[in-house]
Amino acid sequence: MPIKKAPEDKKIQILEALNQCLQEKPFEKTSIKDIARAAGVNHGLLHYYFKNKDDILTRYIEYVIDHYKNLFNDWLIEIKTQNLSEKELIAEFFGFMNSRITLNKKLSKVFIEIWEIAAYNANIRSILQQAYREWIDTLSEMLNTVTKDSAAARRISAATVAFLEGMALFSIVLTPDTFDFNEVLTGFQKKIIETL
Amino acid sequence: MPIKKAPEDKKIQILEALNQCLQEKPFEKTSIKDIARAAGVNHGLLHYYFKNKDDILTRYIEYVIDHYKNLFNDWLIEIKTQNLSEKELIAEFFGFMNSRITLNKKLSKVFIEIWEIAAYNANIRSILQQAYREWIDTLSEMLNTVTKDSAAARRISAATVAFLEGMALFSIVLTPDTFDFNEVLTGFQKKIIETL
Amino acid sequence: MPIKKAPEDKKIQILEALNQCLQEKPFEKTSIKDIARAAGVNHGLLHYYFKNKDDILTRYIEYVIDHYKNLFNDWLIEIKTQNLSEKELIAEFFGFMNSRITLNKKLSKVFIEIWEIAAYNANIRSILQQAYREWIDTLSEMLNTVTKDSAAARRISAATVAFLEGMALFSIVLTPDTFDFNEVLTGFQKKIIETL
Amino acid sequence: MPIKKAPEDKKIQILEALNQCLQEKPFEKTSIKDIARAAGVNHGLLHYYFKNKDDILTRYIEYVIDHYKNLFNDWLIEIKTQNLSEKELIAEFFGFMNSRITLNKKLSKVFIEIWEIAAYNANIRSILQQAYREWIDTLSEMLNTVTKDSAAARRISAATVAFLEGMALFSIVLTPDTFDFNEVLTGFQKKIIETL
DNA sequence: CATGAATGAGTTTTCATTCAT
DNA sequence: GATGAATGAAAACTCATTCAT
Repeated sequence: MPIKKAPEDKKIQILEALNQCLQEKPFEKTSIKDIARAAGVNHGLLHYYFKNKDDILTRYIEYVIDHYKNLFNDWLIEIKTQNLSEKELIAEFFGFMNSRITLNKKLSKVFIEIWEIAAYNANIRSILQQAYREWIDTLSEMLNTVTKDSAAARRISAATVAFLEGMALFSIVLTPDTFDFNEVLTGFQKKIIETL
Repeated sequence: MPIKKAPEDKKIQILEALNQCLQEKPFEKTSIKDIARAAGVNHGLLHYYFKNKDDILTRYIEYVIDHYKNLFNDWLIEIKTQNLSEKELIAEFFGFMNSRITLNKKLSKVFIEIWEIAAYNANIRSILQQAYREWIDTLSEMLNTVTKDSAAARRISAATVAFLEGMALFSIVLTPDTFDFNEVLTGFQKKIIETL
Repeated sequence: MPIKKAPEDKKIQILEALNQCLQEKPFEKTSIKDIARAAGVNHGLLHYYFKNKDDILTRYIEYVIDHYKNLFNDWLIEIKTQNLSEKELIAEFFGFMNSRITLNKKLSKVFIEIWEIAAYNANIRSILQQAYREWIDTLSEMLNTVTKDSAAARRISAATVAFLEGMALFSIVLTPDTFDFNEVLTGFQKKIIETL
Repeated sequence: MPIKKAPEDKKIQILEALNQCLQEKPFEKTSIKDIARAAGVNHGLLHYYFKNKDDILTRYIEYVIDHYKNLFNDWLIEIKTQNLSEKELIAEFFGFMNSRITLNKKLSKVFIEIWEIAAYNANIRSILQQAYREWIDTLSEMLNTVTKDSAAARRISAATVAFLEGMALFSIVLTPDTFDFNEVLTGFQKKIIETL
């Protein structure tokens, strides 16, 4: 009995293949055939499952952002069972961000690519905007649990996310000898927590 | 009917044309003919002045980085005539960075493009690395004039530059209503100066 | 509106188109589009079936040499059914060579082209070397059936093949009024047979 | 006092540069700038001295053929002072041909190139025809001094020249281990002399 | 004579996309 | 749903040629 994959699975298989390809080449230099090869499917199929190459890109970016949103939510559910203080929760949040997001080099590489695409493509940009807004909002809410100045909380959140994205960039673009990524990350975050 | 022009100027004219093009399209989607059109020269000429498309890119990135390095040096000479205190100098430095670099949207757009290219191209990456090292070093030296902890100074410098790059990214990718870029920038920087 | 055709035939169709083109222009002046036009196919298809222009050339030369090797082998099988004496066989061989190879003007023209390419291209040269070695060996074996001096047989074979190639050249480069190609060919070959 | 070269010298300098280039690349792949570089002159000058690239080629072929005709004539004047018998003269002639023409690899390479060009270019072909006719005629006259059958002499001459050209081809296209070029040449020529 | 910037035609190659099978 | 042949647009690059200086 040949097992027929659900069409959704095939799509994900293709998006994962693109994810893999993006470690090697930018999207623009990645051909449909490259993706098909990485996915182990015929290139013609990509046009069956997706409208065109740009559609693959859009679905991919949605998929990546969704994936990490889920990752975060799963972590959040888990962490909330631990009955931590607000400050401890924030510290844990930073730890999660550092290890799973900011210093996840494969992810950071992909995000640099997404930034660039967003810079020139309003459609992609609005997807990315939404993700950043949510991220900043989430952090903002956390900080609001330990400070009364909600405007400051929002400012600090925005700054923190900007800082993390800058560090993600540096983890790809700079060599590790330039400075110690971990120290800079934790140093910054300790300061934030102290400030509150 | 060829018309002769100054020789070295032409190269800059072409690099400026690329700069202009990069406001519209990523480098990969910008054709040699696009650049030639923007420069008002024949496309064949680009191959006369540059080895190939990649050579144009490399020269362009060197040119951009050099340009802003000079801008900074000119500013530094100017500011030093004003006999400011060390802390005032640092504050002025932040002000310069904010207005001329981080919130210079044309520049930030170009830099997002350069990041992406650097992520996949070791040659470009090493050029960019050198620029970031110098930038972090410069800031480090400034901070060292007001603190004894040079390791902390270096960490803060790295964090600050990462933060600024993150803010540059946000200035392009986010809409102004997300948060007030200026407030976040100055809030962060005020904190740094207080900390010292 | 693509129309499917048999797959391996297409390659031969393209190689035959090149063969046709080489009657008009040297390979270097023959464009991919020229070949495609002669083959009645889209030019993009040539890059589907062949790696690049040079690959077409290599496959073509292999194809031509193979084609004439088969032609010879078919003739050899046929002639062996006729129970000729050794000397008669050699005479028949010369006759075959003259009419089917040396004085085959389309073939000679192509071979002058192949010589030139081989002179500058080691890869093609080694293909051609192999063919000449086989040709000289074949003739050598034939002569060995009627003489004991195998070194002499080999020398005569080499000289004969050189002579035939020189005559092929002349059949293209000289006008028929310069001398009678057939007379010179048969005069030379009669002498060879007498000598044995 | 800067010494001005006669324009004829400059032309020869350029033709010699082409000669040099043809050891590396076929004419079609040799650019005007390649030739200019080899000649140590500005590429624009080549258009001053020659109508166009094809004109350079024509002049070059005339120049090469002329050069070797002169070489032969000089040798002939020299050899005639030695009061040799007719057969000795023919033997000396073969010796001269072998060492100076047929086994002159640089020359042979150039001639393979000229053959190819001639195969597709009627203008070049007629120059080459003329040279071959003269060569065959010269040899014919020599053979006529030792035989009465002038038709046979002409046939043998044509065959000999064809053979020599075939050997020139082999000296470039085959590796020396295929057979001993010198032995095959002298073996063939001894036979000719015996036959007479 | 000499230089080298400028032009534009032409070439190979890549690749998203389509569609008959 | 798959497959892979076929199409055609667009890209980078080369280069003979021209000509102002």
